[in-house]
Amino acid sequence: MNTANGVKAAMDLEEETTIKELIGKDGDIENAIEQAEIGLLDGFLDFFLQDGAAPEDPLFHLLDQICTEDVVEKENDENKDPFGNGFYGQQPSYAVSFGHYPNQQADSSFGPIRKTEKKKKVSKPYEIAAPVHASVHRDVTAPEVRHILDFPVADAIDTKRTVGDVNNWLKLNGVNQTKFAEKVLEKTQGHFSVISRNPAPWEELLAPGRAVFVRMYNWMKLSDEEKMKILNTEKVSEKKDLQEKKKKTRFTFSKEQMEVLMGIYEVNDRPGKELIKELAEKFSLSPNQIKDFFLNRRRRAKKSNL
DNA sequence: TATAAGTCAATATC
DNA sequence: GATATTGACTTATA
Repeated sequence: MNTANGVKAAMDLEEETTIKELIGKDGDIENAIEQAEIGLLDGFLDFFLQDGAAPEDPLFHLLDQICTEDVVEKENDENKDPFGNGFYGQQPSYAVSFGHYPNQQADSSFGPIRKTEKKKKVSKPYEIAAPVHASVHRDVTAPEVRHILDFPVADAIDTKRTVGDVNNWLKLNGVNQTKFAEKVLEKTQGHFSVISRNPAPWEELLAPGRAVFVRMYNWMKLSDEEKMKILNTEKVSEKKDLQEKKKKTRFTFSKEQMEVLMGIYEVNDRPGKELIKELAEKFSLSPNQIKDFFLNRRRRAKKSNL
């Protein structure tokens, strides 16, 4: 035996030993290999789902083939290229998992909107029936849900329309704000109520504000079955520290205080330090309380005038 | 550092 | 019971 063969034999022996260790003495080698292949495929899919692949990439076509085997192809006139991206009625291959859609492809949804970028005209974005994929047949984990709902969008979202669509869906399906806010947005009912009544335009929102609308937008892209699945997902963590939290009472300005503050606000919505201090002393409150009153007033007045 | 925006969560209102 | 309002806190921005 020459050196090269010797090395190979040693490597083979080591590999065999490792496999045996992995599957045990009476283990099923074929099954182990199959599991390993599944693992590899998962990694393969992750590459496309998370990092993306260019259509000219040869692997793209390979993945396309693999994925389309599971897709029921249904083409009719209404369904021809609904995304306007050349996929003609079916999702691109990187959209195999529970709701990734082509017009959501972007580096980030939170970066500035490029001025040179031509806005795509997205008509009837939610009327396209979202295919139900394999993952809907099993339990969806919280990280998977986040991955789906936080998937970046390529274009500016029409916040008013998105919120309107969400509200219609909730009404139609008898789902209340609390459930939707907590399960889908991971926000409070009150917060959802505020933003859904008066959604700020996309351009005015900062990253965290946009993230909420990205979730709503992605949510609307899912099939009803997928939506219900997420809504009915049990939340495992949290809650217990909520019970430990001391309940604090919320201060409310008295009628008299409110009259004075509103009177000032009408003529000057930005009182200076001195006036704030004076008001705080008059009402035996902290300057921050007065400052917050004017801050909240200004912000909410601005919103309701939109 | 001041202000704006995002948010929570108590509680008022429907 | 569900939704709307709002005081106060946190984080981002100018």
